[in-house]
Amino acid sequence: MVTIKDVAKEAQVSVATVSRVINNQGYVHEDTRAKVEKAIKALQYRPNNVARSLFKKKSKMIGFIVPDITNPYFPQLVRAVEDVTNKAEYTTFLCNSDEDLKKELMYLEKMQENHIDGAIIVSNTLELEHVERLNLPIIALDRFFHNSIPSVTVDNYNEARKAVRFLLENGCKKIAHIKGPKYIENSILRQKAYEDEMNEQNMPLIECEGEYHLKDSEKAFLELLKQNPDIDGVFAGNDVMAVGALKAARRLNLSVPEDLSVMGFDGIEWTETVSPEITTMAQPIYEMGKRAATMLLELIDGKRLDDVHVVYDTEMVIRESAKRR
Amino acid sequence: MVTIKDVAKEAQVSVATVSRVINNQGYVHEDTRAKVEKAIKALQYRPNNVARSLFKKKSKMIGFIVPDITNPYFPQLVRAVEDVTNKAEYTTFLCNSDEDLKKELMYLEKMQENHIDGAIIVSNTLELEHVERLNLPIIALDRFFHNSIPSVTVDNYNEARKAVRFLLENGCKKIAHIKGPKYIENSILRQKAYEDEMNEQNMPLIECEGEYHLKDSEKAFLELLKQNPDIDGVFAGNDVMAVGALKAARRLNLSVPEDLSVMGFDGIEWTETVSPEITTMAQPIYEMGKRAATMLLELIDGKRLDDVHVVYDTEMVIRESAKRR
DNA sequence: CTGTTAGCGCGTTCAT
DNA sequence: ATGAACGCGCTAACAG
Repeated sequence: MVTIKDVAKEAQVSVATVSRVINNQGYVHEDTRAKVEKAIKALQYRPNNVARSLFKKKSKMIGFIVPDITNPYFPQLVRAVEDVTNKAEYTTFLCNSDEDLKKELMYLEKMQENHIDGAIIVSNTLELEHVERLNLPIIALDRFFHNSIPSVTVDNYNEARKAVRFLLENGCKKIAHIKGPKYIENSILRQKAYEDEMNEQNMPLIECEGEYHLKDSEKAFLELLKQNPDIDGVFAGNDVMAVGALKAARRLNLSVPEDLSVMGFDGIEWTETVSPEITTMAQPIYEMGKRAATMLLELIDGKRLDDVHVVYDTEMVIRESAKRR
Repeated sequence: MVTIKDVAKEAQVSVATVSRVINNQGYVHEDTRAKVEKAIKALQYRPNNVARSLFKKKSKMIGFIVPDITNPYFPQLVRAVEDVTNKAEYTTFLCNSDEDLKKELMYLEKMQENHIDGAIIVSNTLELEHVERLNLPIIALDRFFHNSIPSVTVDNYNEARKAVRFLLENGCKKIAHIKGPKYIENSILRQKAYEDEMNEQNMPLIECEGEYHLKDSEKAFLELLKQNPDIDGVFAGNDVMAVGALKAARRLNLSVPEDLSVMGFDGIEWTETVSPEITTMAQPIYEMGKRAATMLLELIDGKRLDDVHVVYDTEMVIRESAKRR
C-alpha cells in the first residue's frame, strides 16, 4: 500500500506538504504542488480514508436502514439517497432490518463502530433512546418517528381519505379496505382514514388483512369477496396489496373497474405493469428520498433545518382500475 | 466518545488488557475479565472500528456494485449478499453504477479509500486492469467478467435456447425476439441463442430492441407486431421486457397465449403480478447472491475456491403466457 | 511557503 | 497474567 510518506519521499517534500496538496488547503508553491501531483500520479496514490476518519472523526459515510429492499417501494428511496449523498462524496451503507428490532439495533451498533456521520431510518420499532444515544444526525423517512427526529413523510391520513372519497364519488356503494400490518404507523393511518370517511357517510366497514404483501392480500381479499359479493370498490393500503386485489378479482372473473374499482397507495411501478393499470395515490418517492438525504447532509454540516417535519402530498394518478364516471 | 483508555481507567487495568478482553485472545484472569466487562457495560463502550481497521488493514466492509437497484432483479441479489455477509459481521456498501464506467471507477476508488475487504461487481464496462489494481478479492455476479475473476452466473446461452425451443415445440410458427442492450454480455448471449435456434430450424429472425426496459420494449414490440401481424410467439431477453410485450399485445387486443405466446427470462416477481402470468426461465437469484457472497468471504479468509466460475441452470416456470399444447 | 511533531483509538510485540 | 510503548496513515498546530 502506498502511503502519504511514499509520496513525500518521491516528491522530496514532507508529508505535511503532501497533505496540503491533497486537501487543497494552506499555502503551497506551484512548483512543489506540481512535484507532489506528479508523485501522486506516478505512485497511483489514494488517500486512506480510514486514517483520515480516525483523525477527523468524520467518515464520509452515512447509514440507511430500510425494512426490506425487495419491497419495490424502497429501491427508489435508496436510489435517491445515494444520488444525493454521492454528489457530496459520501458513501452509503445499506441495511435491511426486516422490521426486526434486534437487527436494527445491531445495525446501529455497526454504524456507530464505523463512525458514520449520520443515518436515515425507516422504522417503527426502534425507540427514541436507541437513536438518541448515537448522538448523530438522524432523519426518519417514510414513517414519522418522534417529534425530536426530523422526518420526511406523506400525509397518509388525508391522502388516504381522498382515495376513499374518490371511490365514493364515483358511485361505489360497498367499499372494502385491505389493511397493512398493525404495527406500521402508515398502515394504521390509512386504515383510520378509510374508517373515518366511511363512518361519515354511514357506510359499513369491510376489512381484511393484507400485511403489505401480494399473496396475503390476494388470499384475504378473495375470501372477503366471496363473503361479500356486492363489494364494488376496494381501497388497498398499498399498491402491492392492490395488485393482490386485482388478482383476486380475476380469479372470480370480476371485471375491473366495471364490477370492482381498485384503488392503491404509493405509486410504485407495479401499478403500471398490470392490466388494468391501477389508480393510486402516488407518493413522490424519489423526491422524498432526495429531500431526506439533503436534510441529513445539512445536519451533518451543522446547519439548521428550515422544516423539521416535511410532509408531502400524494398525486392521485387516475388510471383504469378506478376512474371517473 | 468513550475509548479503550476510558475503559482501562474505569477498570483499573491497562489498555492492553482491555484489548485482550474485547478480542477474546491471550491470557486474562477471570477476575480482571469481569472487571473489564463491567467497565465496558458501565461506560457503554463500543470499539472503534475505524481505528481497528487502520491497524488491522481489515475493515469488515465489502462493496457491491450494481447497475441499478430499481431494476427488480437486483434487490434480491442485494438481499442475499447482505444476509450472508452480515452473519459474518460484515457490512455492505451499496453502489449504483448506471452501467456508467465513470461512476464505477469512482466507486472503486471510494472503496479503496475506505479499505474494503472485497467486492462483488455486476458490470460489463469495467476492465480487468481497473479491478486488478485494487488488489482485492473480487467476485463477478450475474455477468461473466474475465477468466481471472471468479464469477457466479447462469448459463444464458443454453437456457435461452431452451426457452426458444419451448416455443417451437408448442407450435409457434413465427417467433420474435426482444433484445436487451448491445453492451451487456447476458443480453448478447440470449440473442445469439435465439438466432442459433431459429437458424437451425430455418426460421426467419424477427427482432426489436427493448433495452431491458418496460416502455422501450412495449413500444418497440408494438411496432414489430403491427408490421408482422403473424407473429405468434415472442422470447423476451428479460422479464421486464416480457411484461412490455404483454402490454403491447393487449393494446392490439391479442390474447395471450391464444394469439401470442410470451416467454421471459429471469424469474422476477413481476411475472406473477401480471395477467396472464408469464412463463419464464427463472434464475435462482437469491441463491446466486448467496453463493457469490460466500465465495467472496472465502477469498477474504484466504481460502481457495472450489469452483472459480459457478454457472447455474435456470428453472423453466411454465405459467399462462406460454404453455404446453 | 515548508517541515517537525503530536496525537486520533486500537492491537501487538516485548518485557516483567 | 499484565503493562509500556510503538506504529497503522493521516491532519493540524506550531516553528521556522
